[in-house]
Amino acid sequence: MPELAEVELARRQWSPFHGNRIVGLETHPAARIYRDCPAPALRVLEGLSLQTSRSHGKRMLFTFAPELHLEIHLGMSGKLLVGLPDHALHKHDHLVLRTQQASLVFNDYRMFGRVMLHDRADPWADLPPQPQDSRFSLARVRKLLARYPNKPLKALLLDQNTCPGIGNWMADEICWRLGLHPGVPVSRVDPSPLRRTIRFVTFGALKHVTEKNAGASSSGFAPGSYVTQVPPKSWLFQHRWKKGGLCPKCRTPLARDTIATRTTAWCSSCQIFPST
DNA sequence: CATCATGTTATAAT
DNA sequence: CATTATAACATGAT
Repeated sequence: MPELAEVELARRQWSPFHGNRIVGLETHPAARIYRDCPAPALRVLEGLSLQTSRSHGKRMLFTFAPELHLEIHLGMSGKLLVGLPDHALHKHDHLVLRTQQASLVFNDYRMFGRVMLHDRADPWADLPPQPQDSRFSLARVRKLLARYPNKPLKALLLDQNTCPGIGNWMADEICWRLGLHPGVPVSRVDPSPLRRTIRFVTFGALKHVTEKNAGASSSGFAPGSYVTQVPPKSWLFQHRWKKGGLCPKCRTPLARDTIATRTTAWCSSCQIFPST
């Protein structure tokens, strides 16, 4: 499921438990989730308290000490859940952090997700700027376009070293708002509207997807349940997966094909393929 | 039974 | 070496 806003929403599932001590920890050691970090290593978290957390793109970082962090990536199907203290493990619950008040659960049936331990002060120091960061500047966007001139626009948007946090639905939304076919080589893309649209969709996703939940999660926690708010009907998001979906601007039936290895929806009327 | 899924990455080709 | 393309990963829903 997760792109940057859904990842941020997942992180907030656990944030009510900042300050809580980990009194027990259970893993499913054979899971592919542990390909970067053997499951027994996570035992160092036992007895420590979850202090803070943050997200960057599709990554989440949970800090237990100034130089000890747990990083989680949700992959395609990962979820963070909050269960009761005695929560019984479900089939694809691969990691459970027990606190006195709740069980913090990482569940992922496809196991494209992963966990990592970091023992440095800032393991994320070298990550590229997120679209919502002021360092995601026009100069930076220009540089990226010049560096990968033949990449299809959609492939550039999906590249996590370029646009961290953007995934399949956000990439389609951005191409649609730009009026550009997702397959256009980026050398033909104007950097200024590109940056503006990436940021519009990013801030919009964060607003629509996480805003409603912010109030709900501050009241405590409701095991296993939270409201996911979604962008309005005026966004392509609401139409792109529906069979017979129409462009919300011009009502043309949406086209669908695989571009940059992913299923892509676009409007053949609004989105052009400029020749230069 | 075949197809597809809001992701990443190792490997190949240029 | 740098850029770009593709197959593979694992499970469940339709």
